[in-house]
Amino acid sequence: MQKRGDGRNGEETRATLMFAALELFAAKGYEATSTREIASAAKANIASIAYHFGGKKGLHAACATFVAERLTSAIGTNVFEAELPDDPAVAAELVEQVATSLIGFLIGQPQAKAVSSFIIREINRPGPVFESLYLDVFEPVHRRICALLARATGQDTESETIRIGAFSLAGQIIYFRLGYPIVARRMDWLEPGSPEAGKIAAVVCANIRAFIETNTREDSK
Amino acid sequence: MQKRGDGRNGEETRATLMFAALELFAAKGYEATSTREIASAAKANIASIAYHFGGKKGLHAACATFVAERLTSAIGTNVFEAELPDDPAVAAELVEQVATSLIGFLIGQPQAKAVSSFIIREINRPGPVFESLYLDVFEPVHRRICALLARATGQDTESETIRIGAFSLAGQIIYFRLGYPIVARRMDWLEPGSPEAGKIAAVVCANIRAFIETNTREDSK
DNA sequence: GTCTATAAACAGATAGAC
DNA sequence: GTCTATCTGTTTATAGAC
Repeated sequence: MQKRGDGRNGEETRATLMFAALELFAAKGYEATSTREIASAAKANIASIAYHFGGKKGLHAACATFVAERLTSAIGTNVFEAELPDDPAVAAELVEQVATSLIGFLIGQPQAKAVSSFIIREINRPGPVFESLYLDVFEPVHRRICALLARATGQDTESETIRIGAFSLAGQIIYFRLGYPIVARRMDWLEPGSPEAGKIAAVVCANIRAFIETNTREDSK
Repeated sequence: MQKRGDGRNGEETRATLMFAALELFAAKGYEATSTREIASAAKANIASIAYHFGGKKGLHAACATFVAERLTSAIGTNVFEAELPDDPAVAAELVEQVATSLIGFLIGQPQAKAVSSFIIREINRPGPVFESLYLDVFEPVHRRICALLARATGQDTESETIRIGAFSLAGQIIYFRLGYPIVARRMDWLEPGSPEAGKIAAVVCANIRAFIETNTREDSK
């Protein structure tokens, strides 16, 4: 018989702790977040963290795994499983599709704020979490965007301009989430949602088309 | 007579504490950084923080003031004091100039990593530090970039496309600093320096020209 | 202006009852 | 699986010697 009044089982407590931890790690950072705070936010006992995750570190690792999965699904798994298209126009369209669905996630889903804050903190924290995020998410995604941009422009897949260009695309997208407190104030927006995501996607997609146009090799037309 | 062996005076201790704190606040976050750590890094006594800054909060505020000044000077004060140019080509050139000098600072100056990490943390921390950074730096800079982009394209200064476009420009620039651990690995770069800054600036400036070209009203030509 | 010593609060982890 | 109680170490701030 459980002591708590509601009918929550072990798996539910585990998930609640994980989401509470993700929010707090994202908002305050790993070291700055106390296990007492997490347990309190999840309405669970402090000792339950040790029971379900082995400790604070284990809870952190569980958050990282969740974030990697969430981000990969937001980008759209179909883009990665499909064959690389031969037609430059189709490749260009796919890049716009990835950008639009990523913006839709970042500026539409309530979880996105925590996911992106968590990630940006880990990028500046060398360690196993960054390592697996890089190998499982960042590098494969960047390589795929490079391949698509290369097809769209006729340039080499690994040319410096293409690789830097893919990062400049990633940068403008992630900024609208990380810098949303600034953007919202300057744009007179409130909470991020579909209308805001649409306006951002329109500008970003125009930038993608402009990048492809100015970087297309003339002799490949 | 001072107890410490070297000839450091009060002002020097104050500055050393401030730089040590900036590095640590940027790397680990405000709450996660202990005053012991700061004092140890600055080779000063723990009690000296209370003496020079009144406490941990005062030290944080001093870091914020320094960061705001450093960022403003990196963008180039001349751009803000000068008159808004009438010629679209001159306005476009000024935007490229701001982008290039900002990239030069972010991907060239050793302090830039700490400055930008400190700032991105404060953007997600509502409070007086964000408030003054927004009013003193972010908003004036964004307004100025909007005004220049508007001149360059012939659009209205406060049109949504211009405002969002200015943010997409800011985003791609700041990303190369915040995401440098990812960029460096994918580009086979080591520490950020002038050659890297030059390559990034070339792509970003091409993006600026492409943005202006695709967003120029035909009837203003 | 710098130092030591210490107070009072807080951290993560764990043992053991239920 | 959840809880209380507690151990051990660390935190910021401060009082007072020099």
